[in-house]
Amino acid sequence: MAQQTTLTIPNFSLRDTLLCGQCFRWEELPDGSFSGFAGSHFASVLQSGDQVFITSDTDAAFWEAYFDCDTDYEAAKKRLSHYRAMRRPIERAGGIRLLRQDPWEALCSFIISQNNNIPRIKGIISRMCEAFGEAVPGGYTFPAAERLAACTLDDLAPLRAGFRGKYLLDAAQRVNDGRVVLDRIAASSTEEGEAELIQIFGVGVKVAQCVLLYGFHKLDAFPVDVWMKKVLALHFPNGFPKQAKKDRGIAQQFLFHDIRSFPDQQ
DNA sequence: GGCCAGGCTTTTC
DNA sequence: GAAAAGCATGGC
Repeated sequence: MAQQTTLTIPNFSLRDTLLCGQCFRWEELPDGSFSGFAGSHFASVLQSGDQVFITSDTDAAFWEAYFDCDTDYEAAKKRLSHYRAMRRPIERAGGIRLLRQDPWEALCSFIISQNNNIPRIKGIISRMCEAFGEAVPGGYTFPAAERLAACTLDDLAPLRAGFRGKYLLDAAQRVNDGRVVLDRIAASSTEEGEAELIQIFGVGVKVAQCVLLYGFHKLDAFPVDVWMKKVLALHFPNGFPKQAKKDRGIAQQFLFHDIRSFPDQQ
């Protein structure tokens, strides 16, 4: 049954939030609205000013959490603006919020992301949902670890995930048999979470940090990919300041989106 | 058509 | 140990 939810989110950019490379299951429609999945919930979402209008099968509490309405982004931006190199990214990408995504989906998504481009990442995830998820109105849910753990490498061939297929299987098997416990990582420090995640075949520090930031909402996680290496070399040659540790996940997302949006204005 | 992609593992120096 | 090669696939 369709439910209507309206959220008021100040200084928010739905478009930047959904297209900045933290999630891969939303599509922009010609009218500027978005349709896609948050976890197993299909939704249509439209922003108008500070208002966000959502049509879905779930309630406001879910969406307030998903769009991270309890985190004070203005305070974080104010702290980060202490650093000169953060000011323009805050101006240009400061409407992004760190979505509270499903940890298992984030793990798979960022395994798939390695040495890959965003359009193709979306394609692989889409095929994965269609092949192994559940059909629901609007599309397919993200497949459970249990479902993927029952697959062979040949079963994953239609996804065309390349060398990442074997990594997905190892992740699914470890989560399914309890060698990796996602609920435990949720209650752990970022450092402990990284140590647990990188045991998975094909998960290194960068993917682990993405999972911790996007799947576990650990705001001190700091994924460094090829783009962030450029940012750091250019603006933070001594590394990202330690004093800003608790905000560096948000900072990373602003910096990442800004260099990708304005590579010639860095 | 060639370069490169939100890297990681394996091999080689 | 550090650096380089190999990996699957396809977007641009």
